Amino acid sequence: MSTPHSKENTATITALPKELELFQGCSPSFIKQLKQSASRSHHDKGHLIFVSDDEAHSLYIVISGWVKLFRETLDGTEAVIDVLNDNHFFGEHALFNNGVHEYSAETADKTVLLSIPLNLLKRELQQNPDLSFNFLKALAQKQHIKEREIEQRSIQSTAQRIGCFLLRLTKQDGKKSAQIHLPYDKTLIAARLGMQPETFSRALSKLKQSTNIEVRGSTVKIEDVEKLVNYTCSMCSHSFPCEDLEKDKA
Amino acid sequence: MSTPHSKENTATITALPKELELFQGCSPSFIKQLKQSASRSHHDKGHLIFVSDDEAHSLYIVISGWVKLFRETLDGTEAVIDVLNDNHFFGEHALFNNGVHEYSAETADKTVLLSIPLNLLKRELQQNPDLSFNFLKALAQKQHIKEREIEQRSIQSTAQRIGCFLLRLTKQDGKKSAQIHLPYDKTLIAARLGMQPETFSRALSKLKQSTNIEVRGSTVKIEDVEKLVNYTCSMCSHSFPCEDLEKDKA
DNA sequence: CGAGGGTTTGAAGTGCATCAAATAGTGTGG
DNA sequence: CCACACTATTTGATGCACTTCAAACCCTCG
Repeated sequence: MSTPHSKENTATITALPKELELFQGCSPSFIKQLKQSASRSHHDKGHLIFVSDDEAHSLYIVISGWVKLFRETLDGTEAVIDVLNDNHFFGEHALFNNGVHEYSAETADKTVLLSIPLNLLKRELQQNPDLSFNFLKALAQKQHIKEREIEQRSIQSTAQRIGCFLLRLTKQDGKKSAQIHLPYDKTLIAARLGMQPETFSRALSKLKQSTNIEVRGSTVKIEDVEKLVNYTCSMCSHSFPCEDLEKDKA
Repeated sequence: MSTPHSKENTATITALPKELELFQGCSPSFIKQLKQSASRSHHDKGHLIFVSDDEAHSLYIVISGWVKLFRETLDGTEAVIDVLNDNHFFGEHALFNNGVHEYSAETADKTVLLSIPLNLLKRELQQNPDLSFNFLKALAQKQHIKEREIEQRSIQSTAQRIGCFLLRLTKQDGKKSAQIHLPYDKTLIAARLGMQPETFSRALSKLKQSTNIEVRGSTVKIEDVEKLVNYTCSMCSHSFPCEDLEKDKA
């Protein structure tokens, strides 16, 4: 699992990505501490970051790449909880329970991570209402997304779930057609959407027939976005575009 | 939907339930404010508390009874997000988005609610790290539960999901057998577990055959808890008993 | 060029949903 | 306290969606 140049830590980092809403409004002194104690690491695809029940020391922020969060049963069946990219964080559960991870995490592509020591973060959270509020907001948002995920898996068909996934990757520029690039391999997308790779393949074909999309490898051309919306969103409680969700993803 | 004596508000309440971890560590002055501005209301079964996209004014805490949280699609299909009882809160999303509810809420039984004004809460959250931390903890826990829910719905059979539901209602007293009472009607349990009532009924029969349980109305006698655990938890990534989950539920 | 993983396709099976109808259970007014 | 009305629950029959197992294909990368 471990890859050649994993954990190429640089003890200090020069800058936090400025887009990190999570730390907006934090004091300069805390930011300085962060920069001193956070570390960056580079990983190839397939690197196991931690496994469920591991003792947790850091919260991780994805700087670039993709990270798969998952749980697995005794018999090896795997359930993908989420797949994260830039500016998303994970491992935060350990702040509030007894300090162990609740799921496993693995890179799904070449990935750069920022590790932030939990003890530093916890201390600051207990003192700094701004940071806490940022976190609260992020957690509430995550929770909402999970709730929608549950909803989707129970009332949408596999083809509709794929349609929804595609639409969330689509820029909202008012154009009739759009072209997108699947962010990671189809097997992982399938797992992320709670279906088998075979089912994914077949459901995508069905979607092609029904909604005028073209698929070539990992490139998807949506001829008529509205047609896809009609097909996809009829079984969804939200109306398209799904305003608030994953606005910063992909 | 509205029932006779809904909204029997008493402008002030005499005491917050002392079990409310959420407000542990808050200043006496804030608690006093809370008592002045929070209100209690009594509702019969079937009272619609708010609907998705309603403007939100309060966070609600269940004092007694049961509340169903759900979303529905255009065609009327309903997805149950959660069913809450004592000491659980809902409506908190509105603190962090533009102040509208993300789901609908309805009482599933005779229920007493405590309503806490969002603006008061938000102000305090932005000043009081202790309160924020309590909330963070609660949200992280909720998120974890949602993640497990997603896992369960994708890899457990209907009978196993029911078994899991039963086990979570079971007191962990080391006895071989146990007797429990279903907290709300089977149709709602089915919806809560993401299946049809017919499927619930059949899956429960299957469970009876496989694990020596007896069902009479809403009373369930589990002859051999371990047998049920074996049947149920084999497809779960957690080992029984599911330590941290819903420890205070039902 | 060949190896290996990702992806597609085929055939068959299974679990759950759906529709329909019977039965049990609960609260109501008489 | 009983009969009725209405809802909750069960049961049966059938269909469809997704899974599973197997095999072929494709594509990338050494």
